[in-house]
Amino acid sequence: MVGNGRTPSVKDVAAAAGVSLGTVSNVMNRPEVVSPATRERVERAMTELGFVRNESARQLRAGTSRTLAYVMLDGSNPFFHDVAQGIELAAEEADLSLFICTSNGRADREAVHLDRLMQQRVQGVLITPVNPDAPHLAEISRRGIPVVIVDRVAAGGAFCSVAVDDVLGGRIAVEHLAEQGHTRVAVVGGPESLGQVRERLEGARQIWAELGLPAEDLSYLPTAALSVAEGRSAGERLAGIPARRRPTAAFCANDLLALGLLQQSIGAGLRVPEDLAIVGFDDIEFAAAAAVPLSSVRQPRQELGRAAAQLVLEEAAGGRHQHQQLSFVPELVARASTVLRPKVF
Amino acid sequence: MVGNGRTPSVKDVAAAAGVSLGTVSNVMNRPEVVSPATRERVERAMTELGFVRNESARQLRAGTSRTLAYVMLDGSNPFFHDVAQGIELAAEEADLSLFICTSNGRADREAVHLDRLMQQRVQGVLITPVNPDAPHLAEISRRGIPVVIVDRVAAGGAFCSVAVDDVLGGRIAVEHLAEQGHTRVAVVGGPESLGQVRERLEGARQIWAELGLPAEDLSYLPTAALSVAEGRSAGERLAGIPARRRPTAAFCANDLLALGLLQQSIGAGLRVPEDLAIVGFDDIEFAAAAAVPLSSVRQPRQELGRAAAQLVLEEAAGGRHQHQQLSFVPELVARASTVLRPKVF
DNA sequence: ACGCGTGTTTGAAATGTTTCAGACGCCGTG
DNA sequence: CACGGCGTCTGAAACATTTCAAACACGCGT
Repeated sequence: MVGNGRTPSVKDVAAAAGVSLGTVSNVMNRPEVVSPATRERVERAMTELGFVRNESARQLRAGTSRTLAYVMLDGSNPFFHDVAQGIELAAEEADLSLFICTSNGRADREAVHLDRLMQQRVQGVLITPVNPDAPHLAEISRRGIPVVIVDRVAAGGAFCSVAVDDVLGGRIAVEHLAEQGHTRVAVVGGPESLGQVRERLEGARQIWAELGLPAEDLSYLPTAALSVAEGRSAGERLAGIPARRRPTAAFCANDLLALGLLQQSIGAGLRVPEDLAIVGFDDIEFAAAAAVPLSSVRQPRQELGRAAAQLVLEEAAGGRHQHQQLSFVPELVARASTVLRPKVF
Repeated sequence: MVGNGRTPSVKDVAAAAGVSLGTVSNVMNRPEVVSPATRERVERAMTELGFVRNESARQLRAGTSRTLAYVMLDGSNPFFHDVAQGIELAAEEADLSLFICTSNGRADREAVHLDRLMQQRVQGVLITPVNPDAPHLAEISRRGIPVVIVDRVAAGGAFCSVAVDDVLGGRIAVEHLAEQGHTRVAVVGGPESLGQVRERLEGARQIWAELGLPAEDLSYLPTAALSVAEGRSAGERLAGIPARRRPTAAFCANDLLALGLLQQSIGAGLRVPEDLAIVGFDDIEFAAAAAVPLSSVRQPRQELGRAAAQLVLEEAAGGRHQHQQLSFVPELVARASTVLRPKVF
């Protein structure tokens, strides 16, 4: 409440309340040990001076911060924001702050962020990495900072990780299309360097074979990225195929692709799902909000983030910790883009 | 590179390199004053020990951190993420980290975040506040931490702010609809407690009157929030109006509303834009990606963030600072949801 | 030999908080 | 009265860094 020069410190509060530094600290951290009378006096002094605890000093002494960090892969994909939301919820429960950074797919930005996070001595790092095997991840972990990989699986179990079973996801997507009677299906996605793309494709092929359908009727349409624009471009290529040979359904590795494909197809005069059925992956909010609501393989997005945060906290708490790879089960949400009269809206 | 117990400090580096603390510090902060030979020696020691600077200690001494913070209003609206992206860019240029928090429209969460940010002694706070006149904003500012309001205007010029001219936005949206020949238009948005909603509505009314159209033909359809779901609900209400009296066009206060309205209308069998033209606000990426690409009033989203960051940095730099309200000019992006054969795709 | 300036390095102080061993006062018990 | 115990409070050390005045070494000109 005072407008003077510097921001007051514990020392100032102590002086104002007529007690020692230690007592002020006790009021903040162990209120039960200080007598009600002095506690009250100190608290009054604090509000009068407008005291705000200096977190750096706290942290310096304590050796550890009260923040978690999440390094996002792609800021333009709402999926990651939902994951972040889940993390934030868990962080809030543990009374921690969450630092959010974005690498936007660039390994160098990711490295810069990780370096800064180490300097801040964050309690733990959650990350959807550009490359799960990059050395700077191992480095940060070796320093004793818990690292949890989100939406990717760490090779060799070097870290904890939380992800969805992508192979299974691919299976249920294509199984659903087959159930709808489709016998020529395109899988859209890329680049193949992404483990997820490979696994979703793999799942699609597995079930296709198990259903006894001819391999050549499951085509693969590669894309350069998992974005709306790439979805549109895939749509153009699809539209270029003569109708008699064109796939009647597409499974996109991600909802952004699916939305792009949907838009382009409708623009080109195709009816969805009659001429082309589309199923996406992730089930972001905009999937349900599309003009033709999009069927999608649902990932428990918030749950993914929450679980990851819990793992990192568990590891940070110390004690015997065993790295574990959590795998969630995806489920298909059927909407109008694959079913004419869907049960679920 | 060593796997021993504790993380090394400057002291350890100094010992390893056979120099004093001060010299190590100089190597990091004023490399030009230390001789090449010792510098090299110190640097080797640093990498050998795997030294990582402790940011809390730096900050404690320096009195100020190297981070900016952005408190977002709504994590589920991509608009804010684009703004954040712009801020991040500016922060990166100034070699600062960006802390992102979300209030999700709750004043209590916002207060908690702001309190934490003060404890961290952030360099500046960018915020899209629940309520621009809330006392905790004034409080943080009085403590000498620069505050910039984003996407809202601070009443009474108590802070810097960066926003788009919402009245103008409302004008051009409705002007565009009128140009397309619409004479019955609905404005969709709410709650009216939001200044933006009021101003966009105001702009719509202004131009409507100036065009000499009867006031009763510009209806207002209130919503409880600016979300997809509310857009759908508005769509239902709209569809309930007999066709002869139903507006032929809608101006939504935000793209999420517009997308919800679009979906619901198409689902109900209306043709867009023939039966109902729709124009949104913000021009988020998903607006262009909708099955019927959405016309929208474009805000320079990244630019908004970048400008806000620059203002906060300017204020943090000290010197004579004059609070200013930056106002950007919105522009209409016409797409298929209002024009049958749009010039721009 | 002396003084001086230059370029480099040192040592100690300072930053704001937490922790912890000990001091202090007080009460009840032996 | 001595003593221990308890509840409360104090003072100093510790945390890792930066800064700054002072020290130091060295060569140069006089």
